[in-house]
Amino acid sequence: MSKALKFNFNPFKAGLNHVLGTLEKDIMEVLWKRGESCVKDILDTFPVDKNISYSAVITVTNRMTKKGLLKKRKVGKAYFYKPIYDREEFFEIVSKKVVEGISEFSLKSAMVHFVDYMSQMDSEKIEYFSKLIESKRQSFSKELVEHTKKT
Amino acid sequence: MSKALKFNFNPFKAGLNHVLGTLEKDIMEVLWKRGESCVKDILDTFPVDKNISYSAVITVTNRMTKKGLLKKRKVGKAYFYKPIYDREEFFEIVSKKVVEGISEFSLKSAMVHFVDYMSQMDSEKIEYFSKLIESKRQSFSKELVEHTKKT
DNA sequence: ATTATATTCTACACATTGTAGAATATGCAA
DNA sequence: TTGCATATTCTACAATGTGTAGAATATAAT
Repeated sequence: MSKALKFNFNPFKAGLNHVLGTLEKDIMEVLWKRGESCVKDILDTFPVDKNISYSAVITVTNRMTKKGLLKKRKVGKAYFYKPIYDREEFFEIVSKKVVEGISEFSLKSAMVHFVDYMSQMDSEKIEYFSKLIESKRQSFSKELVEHTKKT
Repeated sequence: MSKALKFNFNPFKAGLNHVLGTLEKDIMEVLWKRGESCVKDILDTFPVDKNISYSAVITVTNRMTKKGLLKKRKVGKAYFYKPIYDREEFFEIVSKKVVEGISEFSLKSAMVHFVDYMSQMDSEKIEYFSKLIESKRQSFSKELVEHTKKT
């Protein structure tokens, strides 16, 4: 039984570890790379010196299934695990939720720091962003026009 | 001894509970409202039916001090606690860190969902935002000019 | 010095994540 | 059909974070 995806966002970590534990992340990466795999498959991709036990992996994959990250399916004698979301979807879902969360938390601050962050990177980012906004603004106007027509 | 502020961001909660536990949040709110207070002061602001013990409050205030949220200072026989950051600063710090985190996680998705979120609200938000970006863009150009002059 | 009150220490509960040993189930081969 | 190899489940411990509070100890003021 899997529930809806729930997660915390740790701003002090990096990449997938913002959202996943170390072993969880390693497992996710393997499954995204190899597709549906059993515990042994996953374990085999880990460097020997990692010294992770079969039990450790199976416990975590089962927890990830409960958390709504993986689906499990019996194939022969073993269970095979598969991500519910592909890599891109996953990043999308997390980004969406976190952005909504931080916007609800403090929209103005979020806006300011967002722009700050981008401007520290390079001007292309800002260009991309203003284009995004411009297109939104246009669809907005369109809606307004449509709405005006109707009323 | 207090360390640098660390926190997790829970996208599924609301307001300060994105970042603080229930009791932590209540205590923070009291301290922001009343200013520096002792445990008894804090406890007195809680509804009687909350049934929180003196010990519970003191444990949490001390943990918050360790976490870099509060400063403690001995006044007479009791310790008084005070937020290190005022309300606005705190929201700023959290927003900045989360925005940086989610941008590092996936900049494009963050941008897209940010704009989406705003456009669901109202067009004023978008206006404000594009102005922010416009001013950034201008300071960018200025910097370029300055830089060109120097070299 | 006594007393009222504040603090610290300790501890338990629950949740999350990493970790793994022991017991149990299961599928396939002989 | 029985037995072995292997996979799963159960259970458990550690560490961290948060809510909670009782018991023991410290301390200020009278």
